[in-house]
Amino acid sequence: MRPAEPAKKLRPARTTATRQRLFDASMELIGERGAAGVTVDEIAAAAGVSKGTVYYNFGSKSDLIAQLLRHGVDILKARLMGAPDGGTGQDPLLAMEAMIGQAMDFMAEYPSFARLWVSENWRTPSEWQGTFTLLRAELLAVISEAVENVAKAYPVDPSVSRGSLETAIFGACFVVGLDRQTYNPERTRNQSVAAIMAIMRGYVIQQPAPQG
Amino acid sequence: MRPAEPAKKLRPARTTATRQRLFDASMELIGERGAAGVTVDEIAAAAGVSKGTVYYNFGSKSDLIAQLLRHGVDILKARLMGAPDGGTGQDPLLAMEAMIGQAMDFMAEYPSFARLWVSENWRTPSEWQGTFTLLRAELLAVISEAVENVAKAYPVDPSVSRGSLETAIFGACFVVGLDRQTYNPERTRNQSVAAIMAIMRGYVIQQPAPQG
DNA sequence: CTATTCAAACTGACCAGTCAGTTCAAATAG
DNA sequence: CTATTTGAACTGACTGGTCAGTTTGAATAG
Repeated sequence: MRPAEPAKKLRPARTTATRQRLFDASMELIGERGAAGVTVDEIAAAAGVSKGTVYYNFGSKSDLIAQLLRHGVDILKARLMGAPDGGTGQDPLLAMEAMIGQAMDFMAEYPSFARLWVSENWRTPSEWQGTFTLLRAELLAVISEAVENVAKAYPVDPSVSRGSLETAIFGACFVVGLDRQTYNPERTRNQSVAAIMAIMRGYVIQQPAPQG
Repeated sequence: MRPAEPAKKLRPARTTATRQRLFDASMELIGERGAAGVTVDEIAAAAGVSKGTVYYNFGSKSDLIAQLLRHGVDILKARLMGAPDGGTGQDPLLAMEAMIGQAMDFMAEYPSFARLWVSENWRTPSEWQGTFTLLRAELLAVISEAVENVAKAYPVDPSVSRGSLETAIFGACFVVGLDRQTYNPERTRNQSVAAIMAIMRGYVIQQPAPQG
C-alpha cells in the first residue's frame, strides 16, 4: 500500500524520524543546487533511506518539496511570533527589531530554506504557486501585525503603502540574510538588523517640513 | 570550424541577430522555469534557430547563461547610471529616488532577468559563482555612489553599516519589483519606490523634534 | 498482524552535447 | 557581369547518459 496521507497519528514512531531525516537532507541539497538540480535518489541516499521510502512517505518529489516549504515556514513563523515581547505592551519598534533579529537568526540557521524560497517563489506557472501564495500570506500577516503596532504607537508616513512596505521588509530579510552568508560573512547580525530597521525608521514620521 | 569567439567584426550580420534572438528567448524561458528547467532544444526552438546554432554561438548551456547575466546587468547598469540627474548637483535624495525608479522600471520590463538573478545568485557552489560576484560588485558600486552622495549632503546615522544598507536597497529593489509583478500587480511603481526610499529616509538622521 | 522500510530492477521519457553535412553571402577570378 | 571559391553560420539526427516514478517481494518493527 502507498497511502496518499501516511497514517499520521497511528504509527508516527519510525515515520516521524524518517520524515525529519528526509526534510533535513532535502533542505540541504535543494538549497544548494535547486529543486530541479537534485534527484530523488540523492535525497534518499543523503537521508540514509531507500528511494521507495521517499515515495511511501511523500507521493512525489513535488509533494516532498511542497511539504518542505510548509515545514520551513512553520519554523520561521514560530520564531517570528515568539520574538521576545512580541505581543505585550513594549515599544513596538523594539518588538519589530526583535522580530527582524529572529528572522536574521533563522536565515543563518536555515540558509538552504531561504535559498529554496527565493529560487522558486516568483516562478510564473510553478507547481507550488498555490503553496507559495498561502505561505507568503501567513508570513506577511505576522509582519503586518508588527507594522500595525508601530503605526498605532507612532505617527507614520501615510503616503507610504503599508503593503509595499511590508513586502520590502520581508524581502530585505531574505536578501540581506543570504547576502551575508554568501558574500559578506564578516557582517554582523546586528548590522543587518540595523540596515533593515532603517526602513521602519524611515516610515515613522520625522517632523514635517517646517511649513507651519 | 567552431570558434570560441565567433568573428565579431568580420561577419556580425547574422550572428548578431541570432544572438539577440537567443538572448530574448532564453531570458524568457529561463526566467519562467529556471536554468535547470529549460532545455537547449526549447531555447533553440523559441529563438527560431537550430540547436547546433546555440552551440556554435555559445560553447555550452552554461556559457549561454553566463553571457545572459552579463547582458542583463549591462542593461540595468546603463539604466541606473542614466537616471535623470544622476550626476549633477541636484538633491542626492532625489537622484536616489530617480535611480530606484529606474530599477523598478527595469524589473517591470525584464522580470525574467530578475527571476533568473534571484534564483541563481545565492547558490553555494554555482557554475556562475564568479560571474555573480563580479556583476554584483558592479551593480553595488553604482548604488554605493548614490548613497555616498546622500551621506555627503545629509547627516546620516553612522551606526548603520553602509554595506549592509546598500545590500538591503539592492535586494529590496529585486524583491519588491518581483512581488509586484507576481502577487500585487495593483501596486503602483511609485508606491514601490516610496517603500524602498523609506530605507534612505531612515538612514538620514532625523533631528529630535524641536519644541513643538 | 500490519504499517513501514528496504533493495533492486525496470520503464519511458528527456536531454546535453556532438558531428557530418548544408546554406549563403562575400570575395575573387575570369 | 558571371562563375567559382571560401568559410562562417547553420542544421538536425544521433549518442550516451540521466532521471522520476513504478513495481515487487522480502525484511523489520511496533
